[in-house]
Amino acid sequence: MGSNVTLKHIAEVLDVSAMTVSRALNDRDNVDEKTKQRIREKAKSMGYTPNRVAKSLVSRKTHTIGVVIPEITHAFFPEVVRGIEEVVYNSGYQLFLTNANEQFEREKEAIETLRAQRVDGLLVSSSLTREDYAFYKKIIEGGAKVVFFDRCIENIGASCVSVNDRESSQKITEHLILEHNYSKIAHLSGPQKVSIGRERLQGFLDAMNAQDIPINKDWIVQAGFREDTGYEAMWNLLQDHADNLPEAVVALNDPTAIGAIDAIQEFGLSVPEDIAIVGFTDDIRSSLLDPPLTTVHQPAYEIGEKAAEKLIQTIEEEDPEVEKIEVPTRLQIRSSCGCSSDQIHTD
Amino acid sequence: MGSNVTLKHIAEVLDVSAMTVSRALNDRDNVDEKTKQRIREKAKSMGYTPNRVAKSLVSRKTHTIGVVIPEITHAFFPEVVRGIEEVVYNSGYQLFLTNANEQFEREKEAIETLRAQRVDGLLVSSSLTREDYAFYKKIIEGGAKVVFFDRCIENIGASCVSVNDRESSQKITEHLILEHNYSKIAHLSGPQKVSIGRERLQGFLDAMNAQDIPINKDWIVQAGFREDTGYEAMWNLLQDHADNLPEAVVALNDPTAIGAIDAIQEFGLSVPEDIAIVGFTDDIRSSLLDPPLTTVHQPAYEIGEKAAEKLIQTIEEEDPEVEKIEVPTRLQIRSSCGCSSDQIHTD
DNA sequence: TTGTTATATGTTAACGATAACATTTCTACT
DNA sequence: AGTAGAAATGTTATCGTTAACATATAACAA
Repeated sequence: MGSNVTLKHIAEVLDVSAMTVSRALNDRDNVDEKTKQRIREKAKSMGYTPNRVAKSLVSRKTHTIGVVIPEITHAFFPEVVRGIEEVVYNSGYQLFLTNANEQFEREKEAIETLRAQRVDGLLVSSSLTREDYAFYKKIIEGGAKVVFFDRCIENIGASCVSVNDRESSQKITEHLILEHNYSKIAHLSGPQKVSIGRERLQGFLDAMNAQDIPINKDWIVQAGFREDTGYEAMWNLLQDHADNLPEAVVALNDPTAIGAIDAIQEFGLSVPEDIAIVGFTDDIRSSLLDPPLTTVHQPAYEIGEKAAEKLIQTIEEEDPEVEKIEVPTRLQIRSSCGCSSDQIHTD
Repeated sequence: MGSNVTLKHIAEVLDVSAMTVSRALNDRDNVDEKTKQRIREKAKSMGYTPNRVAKSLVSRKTHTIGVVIPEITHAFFPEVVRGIEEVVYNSGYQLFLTNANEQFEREKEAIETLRAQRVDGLLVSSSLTREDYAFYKKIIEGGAKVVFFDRCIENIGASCVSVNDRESSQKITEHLILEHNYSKIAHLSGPQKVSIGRERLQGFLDAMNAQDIPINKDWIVQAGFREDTGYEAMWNLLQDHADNLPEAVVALNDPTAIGAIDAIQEFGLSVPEDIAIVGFTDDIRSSLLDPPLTTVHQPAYEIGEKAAEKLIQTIEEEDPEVEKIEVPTRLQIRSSCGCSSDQIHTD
């Protein structure tokens, strides 16, 4: 792959030194204009493609960025990747994409490979589900340029781009409490070792506490990140507490909410009449559900852009600031929370 | 990025030659077991990561594959990428992902960069919309390993993985004709320079001809690939031919169909009562639409797997066969075609 | 003409790893 | 002890490009 023509070949044919060819093709000064012309033409006709591998070995830059995401099917991530792509492309970098499939082992391996590949920087949304920050700590201390997005690992010297999960989660919970007067509210939560799992649970609790609503621990259940795990968690909740069901459910993300809606309907109850439900993400499907899902709209594309910009800055600047960047969300009110379509508003 | 420890550093510390270190870390024979141990330990404690850039320069292999897709938001492609990822990961390769955004210029640039990067092979679904095969012809003749998927460019020496677009399109059109007795059928087609655009139109025509149904050229309109272009094309059709509307529409893919449904409903007509519609893809949203969309289910994940397998074979084998691989589709009957939910069956 | 700058080009070494060949150090056996 | 042969280690050159330094040619002034 790549052409097999090298500087040397061109040099031999034209009877000049490889260095002159290099200079000519990089349009440096100190090369006779006629020589340049000759070299450029010959390079083109011979189908020369510069070998970036060799160039990288010398320059110690690969103009390459590694992206690690935990899921590629959850529509949120492709949209983030689109944002990243756009920025990165315009800055002359290439993307290595790796999908860790929610497995931290795989994430670690991917990162090792990416580093061996000498990527200039890493954009990661971690699948980490236990408190094993040592891995990241080590590579960041070793000088790796890392920016986390969505699922952040904080206080280890890397910047992070995400939404304000805690506040957003509080807001949507308060919508349930203040607009609909629900007080029996459940939470389908994420793994507590993942930042969004923690933060969104905290936001839920903040809302409950702020409104002085007692918290029923039986109604706070671990539900993973996907449709199937959401379905299962909701189904168990319905089974185990059939005598005392919540009026509303706050799901940690839309796929989970989608699974939960299935479970509720299959259980013979209806949404939102028997149980209202809200999500978090604003998945591409959410407006199409029956009922349409009330959720927190997360600007995925923008998260990608911001993360990529921050990473490139981190790579290129002398002494980059470590930042926690928050991009604003908005409530996307639809009808799964109990709002009728004419009272729908956004906040 | 990457550690800055090299073989040489380790060698100096241990007072052996770099070669011995190389041999030890690659677990070659002819290195004393004790020395190996010493070297491995030191390498670990110094945080050594082999520099693949240097390795690649010597071996002329990067263990890297470039993927070029035309859209990343159309859910079909992330799913294909997941299939690719799985295969590629298990074979020890890494993925470079590039999104060409339906722009051929961008696709070309991406491929140039990827080749300069010396990827071992290329997986591409082309955004090509004019007859400019010269570009691919040249690089394939130059020895590049390329496998096309979904949107193929044929007869230029590269393998290709896709569904049987023509036959599938014919089948779903015949469903409209034979099961529902529609004869006034429109087609929202794709660019004719893209293989799927041509093939799916052909399949539509095959069905019409096979059933002896006259074709109304006004009802065959170019509709791009996306929701917005589908909406626009359908809207224009409705406006321009309000006096003589089709009873059914065959859209070249689901996003187009989704846009078209919006247009029809906004126009004040209902689906499928006034106009029935079918798509092609089986997008993640299609079962959630109102009405749920009848479509051709395309096994995206499998297409990805097959394409990746074929590429790796093409890279690694001596004298790889150029193949056209077709993966089977199935009709996914839902109700947008006029089937009532109890008569839904698959074929 | 001679010397002095520019300008154009060439040479060498380096990036980090490894293949190919060369050398040293063991082991084992007469 | 002496030596063949295996085992362990070292040296050199290479992959393709470029930085840093060196040299050759041209252009110009005195």
